[in-house]
Amino acid sequence: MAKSAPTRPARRGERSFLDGYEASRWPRPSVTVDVVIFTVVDADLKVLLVRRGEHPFRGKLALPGGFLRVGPSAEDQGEDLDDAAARELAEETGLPRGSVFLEQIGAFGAAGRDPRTRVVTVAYSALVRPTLAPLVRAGGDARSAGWTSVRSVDRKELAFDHGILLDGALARLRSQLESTPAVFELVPETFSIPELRAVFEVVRGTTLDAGNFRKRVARLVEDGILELAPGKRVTPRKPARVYRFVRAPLPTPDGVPTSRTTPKATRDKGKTRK
Amino acid sequence: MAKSAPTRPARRGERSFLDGYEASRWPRPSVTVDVVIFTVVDADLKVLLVRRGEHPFRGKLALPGGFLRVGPSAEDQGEDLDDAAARELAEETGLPRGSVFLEQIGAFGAAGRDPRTRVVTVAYSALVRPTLAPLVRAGGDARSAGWTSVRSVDRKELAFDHGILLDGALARLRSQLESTPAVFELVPETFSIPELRAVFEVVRGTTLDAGNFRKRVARLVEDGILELAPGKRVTPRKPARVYRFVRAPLPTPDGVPTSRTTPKATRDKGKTRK
DNA sequence: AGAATAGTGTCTATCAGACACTATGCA
DNA sequence: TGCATAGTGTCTGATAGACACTATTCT
Repeated sequence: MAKSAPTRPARRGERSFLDGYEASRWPRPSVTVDVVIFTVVDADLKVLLVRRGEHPFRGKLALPGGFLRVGPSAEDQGEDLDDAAARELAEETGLPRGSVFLEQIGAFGAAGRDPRTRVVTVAYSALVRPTLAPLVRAGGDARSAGWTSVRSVDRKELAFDHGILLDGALARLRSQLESTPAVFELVPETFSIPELRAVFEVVRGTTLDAGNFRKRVARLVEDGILELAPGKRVTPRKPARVYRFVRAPLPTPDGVPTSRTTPKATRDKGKTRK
Repeated sequence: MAKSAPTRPARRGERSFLDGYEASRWPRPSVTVDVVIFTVVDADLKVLLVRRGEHPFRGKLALPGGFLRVGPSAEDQGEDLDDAAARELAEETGLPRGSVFLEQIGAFGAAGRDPRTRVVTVAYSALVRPTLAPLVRAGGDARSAGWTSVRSVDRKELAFDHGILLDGALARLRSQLESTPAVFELVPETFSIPELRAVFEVVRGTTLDAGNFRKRVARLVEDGILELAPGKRVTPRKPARVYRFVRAPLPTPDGVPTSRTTPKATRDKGKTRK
């Protein structure tokens, strides 16, 4: 049973078919977009939660989200799914669009997940730089919104199935940590190696050997993924050199920015430095 | 703007709120489920496509799929998203449920992707064992359904945005190849090492060194992921030993069957075999 | 000067890629 | 007996983990 379900046994041209198409013959679900917004502050992984002001789950914590805006006609179909997520993100954080990494996690559509009516939600994950995190105002049309330590979130106490969405986004984040440049969205534009390591540690939930991690970063620099940035990180102790992520590294065959799964043929051992 | 969008400024109990909830005040999208069904036959990666018998895109090739069945009330909300995908898969292939690996890829919801009305689709990926592939009858409620070589599919000629869904599923399959046991759904229950290598090669689109691949499989055997199965593969040439995937290997801390990302502390060098 | 943190080097085990080689069973 | 394919072994370079060590700069 393919796409053509709700229709008469049409034997007409496509034009007249579309004109005669009766949209709402079968019940449709509502579609919402929910955003799991992460940041790292004080070496702790945080997620943005809002307190619901209305039923259902009134008073409970929930992920920011809202209904997909659907247009009234075949010509005006409303906003793209990704645009809806970007809109929610902007509304909820007050941060300018494009300043935050946003990516779809998947759809969650178990029957009964919303007691009101059938709702399918599409979950997104967003990564906010720690430098931007304090700028997030407490919710646009806001109930008290706030950064909450992911460790301390009681999944079962979240509204709807948001505990599942949170864990899904977290799993995605963890797997991306090792294989994509997504992490660099969770550090300031320039960052020291220990700072970057702290982010890795808090996302993975384990500690990492400082020396080995340094070697890893050194390779990224050699490969042009990272570069040394001017200045040093001012700390109460010894200052550290800072690095920055090199944007749009090299247009790969596919156009997909790869994060060097392929090791360089032979890594140059020629140490330019000293 | 969280979940509570379509409602009056309720100040009532949850019960009366739900009773008074008017479902269809805002336009809702249709939700469909499309399934990218892969198999490997004759050392070639195939996808199951159907030819559309109705508008829109009548006569074009498309992925099997259909509308999510939504119930009429808050109490009866219809089928789960995953159930809808399993239903479509069963309808379209005639294969018994549970015999095929099925997994969600993600939601695709650009406005205008269906000319009839707003449709958000949730894409799934399915892996059919080559032994089952010939049993797939040509479409349940069928237009001519058939296995099509993925290489030869003209993405732009597929209905809707199905070219994008196909590539999305393919990308997922490729990334899973190296890191999850999903591949074992694309070989017969028992398989020789060269057979398994052929599947890897066709999915990756590159050749693999036979010797190195062998070492890799040997490690999987040592780690109990695979085991030697009785019998040999009959071929016109030298017969090969066959292996099988060990189901439910070891209940991991999370309950998620991991495919040894973690190398064994120290691999036993004690060769039992001679 | 002392202490804390940044940064370096070394040793070992794992693993992929390249490639030369042996073993086996059918025509 | 020849040969295609199954299967083994070896060398090299990349990398992670463990850990000892040096360097710098603030107090």
